[in-house]
This record gives sequence, C-alpha cells and structure tokens, in this order.
Amino acid sequence: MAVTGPGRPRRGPGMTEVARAAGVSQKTVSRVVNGEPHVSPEVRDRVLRAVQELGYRPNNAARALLLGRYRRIGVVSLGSALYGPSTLLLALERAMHRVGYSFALAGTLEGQPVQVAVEALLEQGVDGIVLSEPIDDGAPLRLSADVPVVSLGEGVEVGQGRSAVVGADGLVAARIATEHLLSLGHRTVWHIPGPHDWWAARDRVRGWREALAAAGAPEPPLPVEGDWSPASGYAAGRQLAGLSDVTAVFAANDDMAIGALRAFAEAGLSVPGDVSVVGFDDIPAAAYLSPPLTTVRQDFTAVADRAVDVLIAMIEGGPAPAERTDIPVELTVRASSGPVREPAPPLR
Amino acid sequence: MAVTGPGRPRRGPGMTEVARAAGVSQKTVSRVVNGEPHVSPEVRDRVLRAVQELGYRPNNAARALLLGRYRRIGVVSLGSALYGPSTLLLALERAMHRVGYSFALAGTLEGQPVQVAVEALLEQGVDGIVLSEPIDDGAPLRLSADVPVVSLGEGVEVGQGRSAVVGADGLVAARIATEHLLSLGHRTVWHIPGPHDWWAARDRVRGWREALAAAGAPEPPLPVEGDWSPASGYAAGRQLAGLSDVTAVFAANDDMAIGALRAFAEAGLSVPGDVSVVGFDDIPAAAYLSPPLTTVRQDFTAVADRAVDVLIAMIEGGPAPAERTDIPVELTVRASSGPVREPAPPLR
DNA sequence: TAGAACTTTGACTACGTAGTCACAAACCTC
DNA sequence: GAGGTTTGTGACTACGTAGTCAAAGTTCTA
Repeated sequence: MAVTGPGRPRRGPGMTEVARAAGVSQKTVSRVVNGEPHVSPEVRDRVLRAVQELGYRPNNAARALLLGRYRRIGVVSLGSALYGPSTLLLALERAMHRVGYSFALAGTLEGQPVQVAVEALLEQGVDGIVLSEPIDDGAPLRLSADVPVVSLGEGVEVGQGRSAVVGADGLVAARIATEHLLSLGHRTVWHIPGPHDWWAARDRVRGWREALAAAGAPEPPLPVEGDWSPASGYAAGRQLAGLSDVTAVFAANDDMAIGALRAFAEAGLSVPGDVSVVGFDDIPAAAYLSPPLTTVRQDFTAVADRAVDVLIAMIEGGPAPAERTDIPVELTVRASSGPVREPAPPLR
Repeated sequence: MAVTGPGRPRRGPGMTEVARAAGVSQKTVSRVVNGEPHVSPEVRDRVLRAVQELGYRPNNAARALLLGRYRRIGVVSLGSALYGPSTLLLALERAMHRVGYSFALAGTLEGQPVQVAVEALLEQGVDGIVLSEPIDDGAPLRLSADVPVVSLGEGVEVGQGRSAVVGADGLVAARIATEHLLSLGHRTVWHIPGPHDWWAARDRVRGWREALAAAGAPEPPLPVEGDWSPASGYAAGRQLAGLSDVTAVFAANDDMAIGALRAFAEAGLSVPGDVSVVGFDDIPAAAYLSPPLTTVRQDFTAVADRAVDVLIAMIEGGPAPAERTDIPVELTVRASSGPVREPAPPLR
C-alpha cells in the first residue's frame, strides 16, 4: 500500500517521472544524470530538458541507501566559539566542499563522552569523521566507529576502523615561541597554560618545557590554569605580576595573553619594558592591541585541507597513513616582546 | 541481482538481521526500536538484546527515503570566523541537537549566489534551512526551496516555500549604543560601519541614524567602510583621529573598535578622555582591552533557539509566523565611554 | 559478408525502513 | 456466552536510485 500519511511532505519529481517526460527508462535518466557514457546525444538532450522542466533534484537518501555511501563527512567539535576551533571548523567546511562532500557537525556537550557525538554522526550517515579540537579525560581517547577517523591532535584508538592524525605543530610552535623569548635574553619564560584536558594545551606546555630544557633555563612553576578566556589570562597575569622575577610570559592563546596584558597594565608593569608577552593564534586583533602582540600563527586552512585529503583517501579504501602529518607554524614578532631590560643600574 | 561491487563498504546489520536473531519479524523490530506500543515485554526484551548483541544502528537514509523527512536542518553561512557568526553557528548546532535534529552546514563562496548553497543542502536532504549572517547584493534576496526557511536578518522571498525572520535587534542595539553616547553629553556620534552588503551592518547604520535624528544631533559623514576587521577599524580610526570634533565613536563591531582604539592611541588621543568608543558584540576580550570596551551584547543562544523553534514549527506543518521575532540586546558600559570632556578651559 | 566487438537502451532488482492491512488471541461488557 | 474491542504480531509494500544483465542495433574486422 502506498505510504501517504497526512504528515508526509510533498516530494519533488524522481528519475521515473523525468523518464516518463523524456520518453526513456529510469535507468537512462540515471545514466544521464551521472554522466555515464553510452547515451546518445539526442536522448541526453531530451533527458536534460525534462530534468530542467520538472526541476528534478537527485535524492541523496536513495543513493545512499543503495550505495552505502553518503558523500558526507561528520565533524565532532567541542562547540566553543574560540578563534582557533571556529576557524578550523569553517576551513573544514570549505575543504569538504572542495572535494564534493557535505559537512555534518556534532557538538560534544560538557561531560558527555565523545562517542555520543560519534554515534549521532554514524546514525545520520557519514563516510568519515573528523575529530576537531579534541579533549580527553586523561586516558587516551578510544572510539568505536566503522568509518575512518582523522583526529586533529593526538592519536585516537578506533575499534575496527582506520584512523590518522593531522595537526598544526603545536609542540614546535610552543618551542619557537619560547625560544624567541629566550633569544631576547630572558633568563627564563613563564607559561600561562590552557585547560589540561585539551590536547592543544598540553602540546604547548610540552613545547615550552622542551625549549626551556634545551636552553638550560630553569622551569618556573605554572600559574593557575587558564580556560582560554581573557578572564583566566587576567587571573594568571595577576599572579605573575605579583612575582618579582617575571620578565617573559608565553600564553597558550591570544585571548589569555590579552587578559595578561591587562593585568600587567593594572600592576604598572610595562610591556615589553618590564615583561615580554607572546600569545598563540594570531587573532585578527593581535596586531592592534596595545602593544601589538607577538604570537604564533597556525595555518588552519592547510590543516583542514590535509585532514580532508587524508580522510577521503581512507574513505576510498586506502590504508591509514602510518605517520601523523604536521602543518608548520609561523612566529609573528610584534611589539609585545622585546629584549630583557637591563637590571636597574646601580646608583651612579 | 545483488549490488555488491568491490568499492562498496561493509554495512552494519539491519532490522531484518536483528529480527532473525530475535526470532521475530522485521516490523516488530521496527516497533521496538521506535518505541511503538503493542509489543509484549518479552518480545521487546528479546529484540533489545539482539540489537545490543549485533550492534544494530538505525539507517537514516532508509528512513529518510521512506518518510521524506531527514531530521536534519541545513545552515547557510558565509563561512567567516568572525565572533558573531561563529557563535551563532555553534548555538544553532546546540539548538538543533536539543530538538533531535542534525546539523548540516553549507558555506557560500564569495561571488556565488546563496541559492547555490541552498541547492547543495536540498540535494543532500534537509527538512528546513537557516540563513545565517546573510548578505545580499542590494536587491532583496530571493530563493527557491521547497522547505521552510528561517532568515537571521532581513526577510527573504522564498518561492513556493514558507519563510520567517528571526534576529537580534540590531537596529535597537545600535540606537541604544548611540543614545548612550549622546546621553554622556556628546554633541554627536560618529559611526564606523561594517560592509554595506551585510544586513547586520545596514541595521546598525539605520539604528545609529535614527538615534541621532531622534536627539536632533547632526549626522556626521561615515568614514571609510569597514569589513569587520581590526585593520579596517584602524583605517577608519585614523581618518576620524584627523578630524578635530570627533568625541564619540560607535563601531559596528568590537574588532573594528579595537582597530580604532589603536589608531586613537597612536594619534595621542586618550579614550575616553578625548574620544569615547563603543563597540558591538561584547567579545570575551572586550572587558580586558585598554581601556575596557563599552559594547552591546546579543544573545545568540536565544536567537538560535528561537530560530530553530520557529523552523521546526514550520517543518511540522505550521504556518509561517507573520511577524519577525527580535531578541533583545544589552548594553554593557565599560571604561571606553565617558562624559564629554569640558572644552579646554580658558586661561585662568 | 559472417562474425566479433562495441554502443545504446531497458527490465529487473536490492538497499533498509515504516505504513497499511490482516488476523489470531486475549480481554471486556451485559 | 455472544458480540465487541483491544492487543500483539507478521506479510506485504513503496520510497528513489544504480548495478547487473539481456537484447537490439551498429560498426569494425578478416
């Protein structure tokens, strides 16, 4: 019996109706629509005209049901509007558009395991999944999915499925930022960290540590942990401003750097005169702060492009790449970082 | 014949396999999975156990093909990582999650008509469309879609379909910001506008004009049009700094306000001593700038919730609401705006 | 010019799901 | 205890598409 309840929406014409209009079989319409060979020019024209007239639009659900392929990629995101994550998200959309895939987003709610979002995407139907700005609860992230997964950060264990890792090189970036400050003559560099359950934040801490160790600089204690917000950077900045020997600070993102700048200003410390500050992200406002902020820029477009390319390769049956891919980063030096100030000259 | 080419991915079990395992019919599995009544507890248990064991996951493509409903909403976005748009996007995702819909995103590429993105969403299969941060080329936006459309901004003409408008009240917001500055004693208020093809930008210009007119204040000319970026705000700020009678500036967003602040600082103008500045958005950094920025906050969560509710109502067959919905805004006064400075006192 | 090879077209089918209907069994109601 | 209603279950079907195969027509080859 026909399924035609009252709540059922009108549908557009299908291939069968186009076929009738063009006087051919449904299969021939399928061939024309999909650009398959072995269709005579006249028939192709007739079909295309009918498509035009009827306003035919392919039904992706039917195609997906038949083929088991959706031409859709799911993205799991924390759903924060932070500069990095949102820029990345939009870059992913563009990258998927480029390869003809559509974009489905699932946010993870606080306290919920990532698997919940993955499940939602799988149910909706996706050929692959990108894990953006991932966090974890300490233990390495384990997922179950029957499609390939690309993680933008650390590796993920995916039961039964293939997975790969693509990321901006946060570790190297943090090292570069720290080395920049050390090269200006600072004895050591303090770090305002992001939340420890973010992989990106941990990477930056590690990079900072490595740079200090490599230079033989002492590793100062971490101030209160930030949450990426200017408010948390301000809190950390106040702590640091209270210490006497802080001359260089590397904040895990620009927003926290902004908060720290504010704290230093309120404490009467000049930047970079008394304290040098380096941020992370190169948000558009960075160059227009007072003082303009030295920071590290990640190439989110490159990360997204690479992530999608890797994912598509796996979707099409290729093996998971053995190595992670890291996209290089770039340090932009502005006025907020400068040479260490001479110790107050003795009375002359 | 079975469709089983080599490129075809393995699929999970379907209801039929679950049914076999549980010793019932496929239809009964359907009843259990969808929580329909008239299933005996024992059978329900048996089915649920089989579902668990086999790792059954509903196939949304099949459901959609049958019902013509996707439980998916498409969002058309400009794809800019600006604070407002990205915050809105993520709020939309959450709102859709709340009502059990999934989220599909289509970005409009520069120079391409919005209809292209709409078409992509329709082809992929969505029950409704949200037009976020929309722009137009001067002429009112006309779309063709056979699903309901909610525009977050101005009205859109949708051929054959129903449509509604939900927005933060940018007009009122701009009026409030302007009135705030006038109430501090400024003779008039200058405006740094956003791009004129953004509805939001035009709204703010109109609100500013209305407030000036209502107060009988003269309407100063607009400086160079901004593009929402700090750089463009800086350029406009330099223009304004060169004029002698500028004491109050309302920038169409916080980023441009940041640029303007920088320009004023470089010109030796103090804020708010010489010039008061008000922004728009209340980005997290606004409170930590030097000086902290007076700005207007929009409630994106409320906008998104309302937009999704309205859309769902239309999807479920309801009529399009006749009136647009506007979400109230809130002015946050900080240190960047202050009373007009007394004219330089005559020599005493 | 016979047969092989290719081109063009269509009939048939399956993908996984939920609506419709049929029917048996259990439960009422008076 | 006859008639009616409700409950529980399954058979059958359609949704729109593309793969498979068959068949007729056309061109090429020896």
